[in-house]
Amino acid sequence: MPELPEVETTRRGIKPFLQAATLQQVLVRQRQLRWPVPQEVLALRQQPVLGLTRRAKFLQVRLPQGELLIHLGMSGSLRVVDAALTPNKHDHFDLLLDDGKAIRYNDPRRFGALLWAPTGELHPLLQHLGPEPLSDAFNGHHLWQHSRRRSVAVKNFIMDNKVVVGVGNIYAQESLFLAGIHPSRAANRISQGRYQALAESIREVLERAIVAGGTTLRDFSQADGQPGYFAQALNVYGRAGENCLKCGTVLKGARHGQRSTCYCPVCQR
DNA sequence: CACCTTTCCTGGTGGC
DNA sequence: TGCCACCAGGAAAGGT
Repeated sequence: MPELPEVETTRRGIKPFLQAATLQQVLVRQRQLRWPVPQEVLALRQQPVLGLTRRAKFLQVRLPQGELLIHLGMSGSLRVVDAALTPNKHDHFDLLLDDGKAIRYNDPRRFGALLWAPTGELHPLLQHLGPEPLSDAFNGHHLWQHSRRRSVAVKNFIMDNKVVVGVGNIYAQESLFLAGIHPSRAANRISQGRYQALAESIREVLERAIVAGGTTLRDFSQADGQPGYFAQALNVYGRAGENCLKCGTVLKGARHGQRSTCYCPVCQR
């Protein structure tokens, strides 16, 4: 499941191949992803690539007239391949480069997307996003300020893209454990000081995960096919019924929304 | 075979 | 009662 660290790992993996390359065209085999691939993308020919950036979990391939937006959804991945290599099942599109290589997108569940935003226009999906968790705009005061009228569980709160982007199920659970905060606690019942600790935990967990190359559970792999190694550093995710690594108490399982949560009933209040 | 995953959207609710 | 902010639930696809 690609979350922010996995998307950032992917970006760093494919950037050397896209940097200063020419995009011959985008070869789309399956137009029906989460949203249909727009016509503008199909019409692209011989475009110089100006850069590869990331906003939230979107990769942005910068071109002269606009940017390609790639979202990996739940099961998407990008790999660098020889363009002549026979595509596998669920290889939905290729960014064909002028050196014979291709950036190939595979996504069995098709919750991902390939979208287009003209230069100077912010895509609607990027319009109401909160700050990047690794930027200066994100801190404890920001969380505290935006939580004053929110009665939702703090776990749901930090997974809300309007509050802060890029915190998915795995990293929300890990951050709350590090900060010692119970995932069910109402967002408006947490002090500014504890939000300071939570913001630092989110930043630390994400940075460590990026260094480790992301978390490989079932299907994530880096652009070169290597798995990420952060799974070995998880404290609570998927460990319900096992012992807390800090105090030994049996970890509890719960649900927030439709997502599973694991936490330590002693360390997290 | 029911379940599990992420995110956006919709329709309903609660508070002022 | 009207409005807005908030929130819970549903949908998509395929592997396990």
